[in-house]
Amino acid sequence: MISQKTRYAFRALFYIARSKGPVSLSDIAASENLSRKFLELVMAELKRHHLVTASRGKKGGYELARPAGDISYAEVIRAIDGPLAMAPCASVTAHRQCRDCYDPRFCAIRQVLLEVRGSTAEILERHKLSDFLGILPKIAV
Amino acid sequence: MISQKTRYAFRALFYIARSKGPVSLSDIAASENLSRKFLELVMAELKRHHLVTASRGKKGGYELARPAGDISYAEVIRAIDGPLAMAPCASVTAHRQCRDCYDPRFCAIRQVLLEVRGSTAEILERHKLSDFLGILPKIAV
DNA sequence: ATTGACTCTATAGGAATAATGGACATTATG
DNA sequence: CATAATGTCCATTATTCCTATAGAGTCAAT
Repeated sequence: MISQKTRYAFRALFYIARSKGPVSLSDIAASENLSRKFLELVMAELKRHHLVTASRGKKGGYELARPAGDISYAEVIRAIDGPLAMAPCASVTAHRQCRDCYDPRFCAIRQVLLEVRGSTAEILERHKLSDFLGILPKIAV
Repeated sequence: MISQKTRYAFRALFYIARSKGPVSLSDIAASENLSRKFLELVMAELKRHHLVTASRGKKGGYELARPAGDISYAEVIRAIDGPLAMAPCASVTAHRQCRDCYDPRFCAIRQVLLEVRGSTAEILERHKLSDFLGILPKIAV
């Protein structure tokens, strides 16, 4: 399951995508009914992963670092929740051995989870933030 | 990520599948190097979901409720970790609305997560416990 | 009756998630 | 320069979930 934080991230990103110019934290929080302080942490992560840029001071706020059509669902989920795979050993972007792993070559789940990871990544990388912007009358999450 | 509990479940199930006749908790725990008491909880769940049957008393133990070729990876994961979907609203076996959902029809992630859920389920349902039994020299997880 | 097994209920510790609070830094503007 | 509106940083709390353990109870074979 994706975390509440990731949900916040999507809401914020869709809101920014629909807006023009820098959007302030307070603005996003108020419009999407999110905790301003919690959203702050989310935005920090999104910034750290170069999905948004921030500007300070009056008239400051957040903007998408790239066009909405160039930001995939996978990037958003990875930025907040981490790897898409169902096991460390099945992750491509953050591969590491599972604890207590006897030998990856004899693992009866790794191969299957790799297959799952592959199809999941393909789908989430194919879909972009812009996918529903023009279609849905109002974007929610 | 799948939980440690699910990992235990797979190890136990593979061990039972390779054995003959009822296999005791202590036997599984000792052979697979698992906490006996924790494994107990895992086996209870597997029993509740009809993946194994248990018999009491001397000579008692656990057996697969069905042939290993009839038990899918999806069933095991669902039994312990719950739905495969990345959001409650994208689950087929345990569908429910996400908290704070404005309107599922306007949700910009539900459709994508449904797609992911579909491909994940297809893969995990296609693979059975027996898949690697004859292939790998030793089954680990 | 004894032994070896599963079963049930309770609980504790720790990690991750969710959320909050306050002080600080930066920028536009009058 | 003063002010107000903004993001940034650090610390802390609350809650939930995961992992693990403990002990008393039940059942069946011998």
